[in-house]
Amino acid sequence: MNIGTAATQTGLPVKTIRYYEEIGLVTPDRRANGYRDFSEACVEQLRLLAQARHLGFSLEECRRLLSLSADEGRASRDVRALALQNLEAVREKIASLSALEAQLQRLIAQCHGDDAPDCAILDDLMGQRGN
Amino acid sequence: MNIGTAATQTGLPVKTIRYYEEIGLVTPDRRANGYRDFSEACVEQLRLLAQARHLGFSLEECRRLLSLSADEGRASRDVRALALQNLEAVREKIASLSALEAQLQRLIAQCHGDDAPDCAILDDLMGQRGN
DNA sequence: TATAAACCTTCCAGTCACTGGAAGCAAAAG
DNA sequence: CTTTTGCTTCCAGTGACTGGAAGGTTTATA
Repeated sequence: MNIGTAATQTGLPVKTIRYYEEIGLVTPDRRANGYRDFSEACVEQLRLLAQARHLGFSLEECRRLLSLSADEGRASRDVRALALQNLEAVREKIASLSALEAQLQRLIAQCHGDDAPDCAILDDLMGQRGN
Repeated sequence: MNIGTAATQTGLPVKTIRYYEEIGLVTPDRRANGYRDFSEACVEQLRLLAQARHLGFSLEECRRLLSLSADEGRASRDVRALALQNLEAVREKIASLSALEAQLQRLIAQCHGDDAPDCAILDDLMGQRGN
């Protein structure tokens, strides 16, 4: 299977697939003409990559997922642990973004937003030390 | 004021301040010995940068904020609009992370997480086209 | 059969917002 | 006077791609 077909099969851009090969996440065969040749197994790996990236796993986490998926003797506990770790990270991001949201909302409420130059948002941004 | 002092005053790393100068966000004076010399006004700009970055504004948005803060004839409406745009982006991020959280949670619930190799998470990741 | 188009290859550079490190002056402290 | 700290520039790397140039291959069409 050519790279273009693998791309449509997985939803990944061609460039991204080449990049994944470059960093050793997949190793497709090569034809006589130099074209990459993707096996079904390879496409499955790409599908895992696409889906896991979509779920917010880093490429290093994806690498671990791939090696777990290749390991017939794996314990599903290990996969679960990886997913839990990821879930925790997602929750932390949500928490800090929610704090941000609240602060922005407060700032916006304080700014009357008219033609005049005095602005509570700018006042706040310049006021205190950032942290 | 030396760069180190400016750093402690604003909470920004020295490296980051140099970077901000490099991309033209601030333009501190120079002493005879080549050291940067930060004025109070410059430190205020750095404070705005630190705080706005902390609130998730991109450096390009920060650039607009800085030019608004320098413009005596600004309308607070414009600052407010920028902040609202940012708030919208934050909300979108929260929404997509929440969807992620739900999907991860579902996946994790389905995996029994023991010594056996069969794993609902891996099954799901390899199963369908990513999107 | 000629040619155009679509597809493949590699390599280089850019993105964003820094961050780390090396090599070399300048200033302050002991 | 020496050590330490602080400052300077420059180069390279991060993560995860993305765009583009220059060129070879295959396929479709006139």
